[in-house]
Amino acid sequence: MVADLSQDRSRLGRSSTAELVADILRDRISEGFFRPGQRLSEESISEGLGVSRNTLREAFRLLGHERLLDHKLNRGVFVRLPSAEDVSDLYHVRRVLEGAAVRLAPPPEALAVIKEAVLDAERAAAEDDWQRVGTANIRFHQALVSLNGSPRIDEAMRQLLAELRLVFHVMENPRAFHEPFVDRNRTLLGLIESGPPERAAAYLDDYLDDAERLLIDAYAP
Amino acid sequence: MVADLSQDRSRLGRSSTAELVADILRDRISEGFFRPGQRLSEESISEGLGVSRNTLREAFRLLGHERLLDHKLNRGVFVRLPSAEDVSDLYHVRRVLEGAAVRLAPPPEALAVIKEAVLDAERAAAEDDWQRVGTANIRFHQALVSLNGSPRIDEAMRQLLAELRLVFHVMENPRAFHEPFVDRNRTLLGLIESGPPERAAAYLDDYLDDAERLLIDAYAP
DNA sequence: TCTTGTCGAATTGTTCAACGATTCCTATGT
DNA sequence: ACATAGGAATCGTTGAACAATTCGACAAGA
Repeated sequence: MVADLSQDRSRLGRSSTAELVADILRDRISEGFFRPGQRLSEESISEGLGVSRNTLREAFRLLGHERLLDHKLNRGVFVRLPSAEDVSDLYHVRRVLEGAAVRLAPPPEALAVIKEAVLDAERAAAEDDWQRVGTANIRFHQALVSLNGSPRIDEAMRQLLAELRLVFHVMENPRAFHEPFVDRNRTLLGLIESGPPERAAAYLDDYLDDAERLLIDAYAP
Repeated sequence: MVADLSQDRSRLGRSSTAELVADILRDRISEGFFRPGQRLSEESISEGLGVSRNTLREAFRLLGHERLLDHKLNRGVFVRLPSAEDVSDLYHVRRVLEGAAVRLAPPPEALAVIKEAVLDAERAAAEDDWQRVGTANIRFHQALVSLNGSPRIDEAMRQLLAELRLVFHVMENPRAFHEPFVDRNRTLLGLIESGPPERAAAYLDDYLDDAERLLIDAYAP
């Protein structure tokens, strides 16, 4: 009778001002409104958002732990500016997490989400909407990693992709970067559906190697 | 002349009161002084440590993001009490991270750290010091994962093991749990040094499957 | 007896003002 | 040009205050 409301329960506790502020700032950083390297003044932002400095500082801590902000003692918080080593490390983690995902037997309903992301990327590419291509590409890899079925890995991937977005924001033309991977996403999907896991894994490794190389070459922080 | 102090530099920036407080609380939780499920009162702890409530709250946020504390709105912070699903997920992540590590070509100097951990566990087991066996075992797996050479993965593993320690703190006799794995650590080390990576990976999978099963059976949160 | 409503104490959430400490910028002097 | 000494701006931390929320106890009603 008392249907399991234990799921909805998690939603209940999710609304302190500090977390709301963190959500807002995360979105702003993600969309590029705050640029990497930029300093975020406690005074101006707390005033702008209408929250106290203490509450804002709690939000800063949250985002600092997600590696989106860089907290320098007595100097303030800055939007993180990833180094080339950071990019390399991010791709190493991607190889581990995505590689583990494609080696698993994929549940059909999870495949549907991936397929939808591939389709959306293709549609957006046909319309020259490269902003949306990038978003769909991110959704593709997020869904890919979710094949692991692990909440912690999903969360780690979310943070990783948010950090990677910082890299894109300092590049001159991120669109050109995403273009070649629309087709490869579809190929990879096919290998996951039908091919042996090892082939998908090998293809993915090449995929990520190429992406990392392209990115690092074009990246001058 | 100015030897590379770039490593020590990371420690320099690490000294706000909030982070120090977080370090203290992390140690206390890790050693079991604060038990899982226990509520941490803002007033008593801030008074006990001689810091203001605001500073303490910043420390709480940090540990909350490490999944060591559970922040419930308007109810306070509690030492996290992992569920059986959490344990399962933690071991899934371990399989991914440690599995990726043993498939890589191991640099000799990293192997030395692993070997030292194995030896220490064996010595401690011979002396019936099961507390130290547990610590050495954790060091073993931390060193194992560090074969990835990824700072982010190292950090994730650190958090994962800290969370796993919470599980041990609610078990009746964690010592009995660690005992069978002293020998298996040595065997695994041998396979990493000499055997083909796939054999080490297979052995590791069995290892972690057994550990997870034993742990979940004995775990009643 | 069980449920429901209400009150009050205790704790958290948030804000505000203040002061010392640190960093950065600038002007001053050599 | 260079070093140095202020001074402004900002951060780090504190303490107090008040609103909001939770929780337990106790009384009223079915």
